[in-house]
Amino acid sequence: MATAPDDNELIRRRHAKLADLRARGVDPFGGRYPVTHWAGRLVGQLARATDEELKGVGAVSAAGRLLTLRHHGKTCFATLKDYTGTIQLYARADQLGDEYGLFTDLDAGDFIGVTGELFRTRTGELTIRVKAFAFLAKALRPLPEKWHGLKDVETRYRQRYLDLLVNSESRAVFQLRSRLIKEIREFLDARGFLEVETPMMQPIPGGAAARPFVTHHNTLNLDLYLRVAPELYLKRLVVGGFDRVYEINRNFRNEGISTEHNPEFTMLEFYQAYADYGDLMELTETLLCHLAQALLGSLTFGYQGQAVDLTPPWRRVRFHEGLSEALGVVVTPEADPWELIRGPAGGRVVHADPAGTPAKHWKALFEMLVEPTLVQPTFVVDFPIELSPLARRNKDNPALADRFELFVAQLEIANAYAELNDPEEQLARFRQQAVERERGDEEAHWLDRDFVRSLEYGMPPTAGEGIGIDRLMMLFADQPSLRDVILFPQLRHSEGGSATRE
RNA sequence: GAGCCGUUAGCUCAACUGGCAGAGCAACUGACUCUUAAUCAGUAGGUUGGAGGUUCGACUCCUCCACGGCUCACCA
Repeated sequence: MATAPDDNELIRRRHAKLADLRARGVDPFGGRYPVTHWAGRLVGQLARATDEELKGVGAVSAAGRLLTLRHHGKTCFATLKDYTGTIQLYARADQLGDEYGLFTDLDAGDFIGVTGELFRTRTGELTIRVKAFAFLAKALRPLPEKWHGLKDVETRYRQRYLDLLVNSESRAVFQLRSRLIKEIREFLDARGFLEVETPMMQPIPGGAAARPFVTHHNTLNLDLYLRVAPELYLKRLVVGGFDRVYEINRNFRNEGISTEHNPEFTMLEFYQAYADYGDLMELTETLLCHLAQALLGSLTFGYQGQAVDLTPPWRRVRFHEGLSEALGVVVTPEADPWELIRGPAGGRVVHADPAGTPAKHWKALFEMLVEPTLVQPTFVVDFPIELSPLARRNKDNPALADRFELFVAQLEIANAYAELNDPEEQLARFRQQAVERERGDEEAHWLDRDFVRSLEYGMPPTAGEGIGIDRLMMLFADQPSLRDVILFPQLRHSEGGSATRE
């Protein structure tokens, strides 16, 4: 870990410079600066302006961070960066007089405000001729190198501000993320969905098979759990008459960390009354195609060297069909998954637990044998009912649930099903989960009696879906790790890092 | 939680089977009134992630620890 020690020479020199500025009556941390123009916008808008037109603009004021300075004796060029881009500054001793010494004393990283007139240099670059400038914030630590940038992934994650500061590709990823979420909201709002917020702290963590984080409310003297999913609350809202609801928010699962898992992750979850999972497949196709067009301008793009094509309609494969193809034998929902693991799978399903439930075995088979083959967008439909304790049972085959998962580039992007709205069956399924919990499955669903009671008041037939925003971002931003699309991914505490308490 | 790989100057990286720890950028001093990875001359900068061990001698070999990356387990 490359945290700069506080006593290195570069930092000491800058502290000395700071003290010197103060001794000369200059406030290195100035206040408000009246900005009339933004750097990147100016450069963009005046790309083709003539000298006469530049003169016509008159005085401009800009503010931002100095990235580099190029000294030439009695002149100095510098690059000023704000959130719209960069513009070049040109300072001359004969124009700034005594102030010129202060200007050349500036360091890369300092924030300043400048006022001056625009001109174009011999090489055609739009530049502000500095007439006056103000110190806005002194940088006491040196910036990472201007040419190679900041490569160390650990520093990029721990000190994301540095990453964003020097790596424009990283900035682009998070700007894209913001646009992605905005597009999703507009898409759903336009279709009559209501955005809601449901509890992150829940007395009974429900809606997903996962281990929760525990916390404690002192005044209530009550243990609460960070939610693993908003599902049961969103369905209560459907009972309450909000026929189309969605929430974009964090879920928390107390499990391992990997390139595809962060303890907190952002999920879009939405519910549509009177629809089934077939409707949601269509909606999902439309949504992702819209997002790809809006963000990337195309339905085809590369993910980590693989060509992905979102052109609909997407392939649909039944859960057991997928396994049949992978195993080369006919697999039916009635088959014994453990026999398949021991027989046809021929050792390809490693770490399978003989004492595990059929649900776990089905899941293991699918994850090991089918998921790695799903590069082009594929809906896997008709999951074993045991894997889906909140989903509606298939009318034609009671061993299956009306459920699909969407895979793109081997990433599980979405999970959806027709919701179980029969309170008696829901109660029975919860009880089955309780049995599995008794047997030691810490991820089994908890019995939520109030949720069952809400179903007893009647919930219209409803289809619901969850889309992992972080994984979707990996796909659209062509990033190999979730940590590259989460601003502050979870890492171990490090000495001297941001986790240190003082 | 397990295995493998990594951690060298502020940043990006070198250093052969164990033999004086280097470069570029950044910094500092000086020169330079249209440069843009500015240029030129010079200077300084290191407990080689930490603690032990082997050795005449350790960035290099061994043990332990910390952190990270990848793979696996778990999971979405």
